[in-house]
Amino acid sequence: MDRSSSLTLSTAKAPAKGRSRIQTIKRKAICDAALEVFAAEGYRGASVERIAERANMSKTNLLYYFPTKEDVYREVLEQTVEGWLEPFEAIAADGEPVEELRRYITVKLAMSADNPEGSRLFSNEIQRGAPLMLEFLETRLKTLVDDKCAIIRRWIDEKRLAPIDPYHLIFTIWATTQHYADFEVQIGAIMGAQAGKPGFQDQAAHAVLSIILNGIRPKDEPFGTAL
Amino acid sequence: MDRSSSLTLSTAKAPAKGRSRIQTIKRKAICDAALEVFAAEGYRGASVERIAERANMSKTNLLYYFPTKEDVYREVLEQTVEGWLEPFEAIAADGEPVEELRRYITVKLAMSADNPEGSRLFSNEIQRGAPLMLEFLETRLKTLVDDKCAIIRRWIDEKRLAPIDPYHLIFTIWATTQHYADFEVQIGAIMGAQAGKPGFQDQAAHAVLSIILNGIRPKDEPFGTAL
DNA sequence: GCAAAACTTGACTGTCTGGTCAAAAGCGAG
DNA sequence: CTCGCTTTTGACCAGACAGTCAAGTTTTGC
Repeated sequence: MDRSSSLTLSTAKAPAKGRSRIQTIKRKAICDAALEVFAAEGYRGASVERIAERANMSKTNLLYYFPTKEDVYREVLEQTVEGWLEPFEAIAADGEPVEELRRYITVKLAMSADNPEGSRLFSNEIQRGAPLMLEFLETRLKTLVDDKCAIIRRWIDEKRLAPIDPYHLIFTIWATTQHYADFEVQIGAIMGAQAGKPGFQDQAAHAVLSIILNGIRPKDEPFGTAL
Repeated sequence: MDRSSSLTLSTAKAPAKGRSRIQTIKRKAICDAALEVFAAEGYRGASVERIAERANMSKTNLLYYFPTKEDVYREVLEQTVEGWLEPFEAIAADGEPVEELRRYITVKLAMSADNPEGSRLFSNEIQRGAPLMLEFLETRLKTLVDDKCAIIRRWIDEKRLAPIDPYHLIFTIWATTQHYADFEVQIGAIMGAQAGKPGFQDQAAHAVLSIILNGIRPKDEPFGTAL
């Protein structure tokens, strides 16, 4: 297996240089279609033909805009991940700890609800072993997480948060927020029609916030662990 | 796409009837290999050839034991899910609420750590839209979850647990326990060598238990939500 | 020891799919 | 109108892959 070049995902925004009007429109259409198909079928399961079909063009035409299937995949994955970093970066050391985390969790849950396909796309990439994202995870994301963990640790030292390992706290947040997108089908099967109703998202957010925020609120009595 | 017959997964144990000694050995070898390959590559990405290779037999030979790729997949998926139900079923109404949930979370985390491939296999199936499992999810699993939620709700009414929607509590537990298996690569990339060390699993378990259990412990002061 | 049953194999088929190619169709500037 | 560029298309190719088949080999029951 060739170590195909990884995602760009540099901090600087690519200027989307020299695109004709039609290029912009078509590439957008392709990315929209590709997100749906990749999220639903996975990288291997998705065929260029199906993506082209959903974007209302011929396969050959699609391959005129993106030379290979992987190029389409990389583009849409990049766009998705880029959007997720902002709210995480926004966690501010000088804010009220619980409030900062509440905001982050809320935004992340909303993003999962608004764009479950993006969530599934990402999930799929990681589960395949992150062939295109490993470098990004190990460098830029790791640095970012390390920074935020330092902030959280400081909050803990100042007794403004219960003593929870910051890494695992972040993983717990990511786990729950992703779950509502990735396991939509399971949740739907179990909760029936209720899962589709408008209030459902708020209900989920309330429960998740309730559990996690109460779980990390500073306490006088320390948590008696069974370990 | 033909609505292929769904999983068996009835309550009664299949007796594994009339298998010759060699059948038993070979089928086991195939399932072991298939679990690895399906978990790593997904259903579509896995090829019968690769599974056969890893099971040290020819593709044709494998197809002698399981007529189709889907048959292998169904078998190994079934085995995996079956094992997960036990600890969930074991949540007992007459136990101490926090203790019951602590036990369930601990066991589930250990299962994710011991058999991450199974976790990824399941995850993959759900994300594909649960083509083989939807019926199971909507019937047997739904009933089981409804039962446990009734128990949890009773605990809440008795003030032995904070007022959290039981469904979302269960989803939160499932989310976190799965995450450590499904996103192993991401966790490894962020935490580096630390993620592989022996103590890591306990550390993760401690943090998750700490967050969730403190999050659901009964409180006098109600949780002030921002919603 | 031997016939029948169980098991194993390589050669093969039809289908799907990512990607190429060369030719055609639109289209904008002078 | 027309020349040169971008866009679009259908025909085609090579490789992968699930599954078949018929012919072999091994094991088992007697």
